[in-house]
Amino acid sequence: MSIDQIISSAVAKAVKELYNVDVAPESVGPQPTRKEFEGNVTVVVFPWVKAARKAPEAVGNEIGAWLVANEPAVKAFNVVKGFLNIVIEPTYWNTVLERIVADKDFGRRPVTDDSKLVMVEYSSPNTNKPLHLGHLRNILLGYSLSEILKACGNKVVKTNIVNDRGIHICKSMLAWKKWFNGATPESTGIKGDHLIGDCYVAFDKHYKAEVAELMEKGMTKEEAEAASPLMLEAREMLRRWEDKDPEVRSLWEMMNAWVYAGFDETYARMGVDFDKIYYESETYLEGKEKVLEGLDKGVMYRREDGSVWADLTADGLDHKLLLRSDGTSVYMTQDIGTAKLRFRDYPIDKMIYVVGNEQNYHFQVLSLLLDKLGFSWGKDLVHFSYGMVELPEGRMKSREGTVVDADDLMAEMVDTAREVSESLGKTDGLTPEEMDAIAEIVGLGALKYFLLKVDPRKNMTFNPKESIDFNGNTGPFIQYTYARIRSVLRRAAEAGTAAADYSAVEPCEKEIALIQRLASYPGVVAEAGRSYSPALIANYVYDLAKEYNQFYHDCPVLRESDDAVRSLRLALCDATSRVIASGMALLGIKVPERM
RNA sequence: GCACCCAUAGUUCAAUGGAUAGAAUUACGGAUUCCGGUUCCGUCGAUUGGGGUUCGACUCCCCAUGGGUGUACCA
Repeated sequence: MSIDQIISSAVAKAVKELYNVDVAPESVGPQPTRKEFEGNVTVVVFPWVKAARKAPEAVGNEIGAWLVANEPAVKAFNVVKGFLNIVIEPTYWNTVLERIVADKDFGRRPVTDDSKLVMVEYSSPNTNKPLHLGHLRNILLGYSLSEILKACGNKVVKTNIVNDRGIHICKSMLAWKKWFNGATPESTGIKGDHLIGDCYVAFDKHYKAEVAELMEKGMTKEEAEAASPLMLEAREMLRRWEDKDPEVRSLWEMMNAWVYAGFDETYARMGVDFDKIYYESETYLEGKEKVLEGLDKGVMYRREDGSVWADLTADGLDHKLLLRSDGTSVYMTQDIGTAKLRFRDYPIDKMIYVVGNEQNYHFQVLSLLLDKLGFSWGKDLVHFSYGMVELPEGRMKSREGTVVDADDLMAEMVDTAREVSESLGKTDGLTPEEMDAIAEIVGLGALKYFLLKVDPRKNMTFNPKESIDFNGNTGPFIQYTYARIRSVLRRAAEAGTAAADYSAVEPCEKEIALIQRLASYPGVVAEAGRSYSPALIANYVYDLAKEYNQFYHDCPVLRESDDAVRSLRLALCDATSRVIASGMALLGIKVPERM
């Protein structure tokens, strides 16, 4: 039992005995005492003053006295207004620390047979251009969320839905045929997804030129866009694709394969993966079927022009198109089909979609439609909605060419990390390979930490320079703290100092603060899982690193001559390094032994 | 027009309805010169405005202002 649990159930018992009020221990909600007051744990007594018919101070004093008399872990207390500050018996913290050190999976709940199965969808790229900064936030959030949910005892299936069909792919294919002279990733040395992206840009350039030309001849913009021969050709290609034209299909397969090879490289460098990948080319027909089924059931209706719609006005939304008048499916139809396949493949208890907040409406509608179509889980699907990433210079705009490419950005971060560590001169004794590995860990750690430390819902500004600062709330700061701890532990091991029993040592203020911080880790993981928030983990790890630095500044470890005290401190170093590594792993961030 | 989201120090971010709203960064001052430099301490500085609920509101409700996103044949 953790200290919080002990206090909670003891207070609940005290309230029952003193005032005959039933209190659920979970509702006691102990919190760490603010540092300006004496004590370790604080309980707010306001909720019981009415039942007790006494002043808050009196209630605090009575409960405090009861705790000192009946709960051995409680040494003393004081009351300020309605706040009961509890002092824990100092040596009691040692047993807390011992338990943390002994628990190899500290903070993680085991997966059991009756664990819930959660499917997390993230990344979900189009196959016509490479991944950019916005995708990075998506992918890192999805991966981290999956790791957190696993640590909370869930079975997790990480999934990706690849949008591999549609007019945008045809644009790239058409441009490749027209202007790229059979260029391949091998022949050009260009990464596959980037090559396809170049095709897409080329299409757009020529298309715009065409539209401008037609407008000069007197057409309106709309007319010109509809009359553009390039666009007509792309549409024709899409039609042939839908008809399974062998030539179009084989070109499509070849070019998509290039893109997938490119994406795989990017995912690998990011350190993320998927358990199951779905392709829209395989799911969109399923959705159509499901919609027609809904039509039979009367959940949808058909208009005169043949298009199929859902009337959501009763739910406060509009009418939603599900099949065009020509019978083809739209985005929503595909998502319905994908959902159907997923639930056929897995016994999913909960479905989480990691998708940007510009699609809030889409998922509101999807949830309703799935529910109407008879999917029991439709109503409580989770849209893990996140805000967009801006740069210090402003928003990314593809038209202005200010989109930050994911591969470029990762390479830059790693280069910067290498430069920083070289300029700091801590490169002696390391092979070039080791230095590369460290630069990779630090550069990507900086990027990931910066993107994950912010509340996902909010738009954020990514500042590359700030993110890699070795000071402040950054990944490298935490990694550095970790590396220093590991150095201390290595030196202790080299010196061969035997571990001594420290159970009788009275830990000092800084030591208690650190133990208390460590002990709160499992609660933070659980809360991060409940509220789907990697940011909670990030900020916790940062606070832990700072807490450790304060302890480390005040308390000598290797130079401490008392064996028991030194053992306590080494145990603190060990536990801290492990919790840092564990928390960072939940964020998908590695920690280096040296840097 | 309608719907949803956001608004906190100069800046970037925190704060399960709890105490005097925390950090980081910037600027200035100090400690340590040590187990790893990038450690530690201090000073300056903020809840967009107005109502309401509550013992207690950055947090919940209403109104206003400012910003973002979406809104029936793009994905």
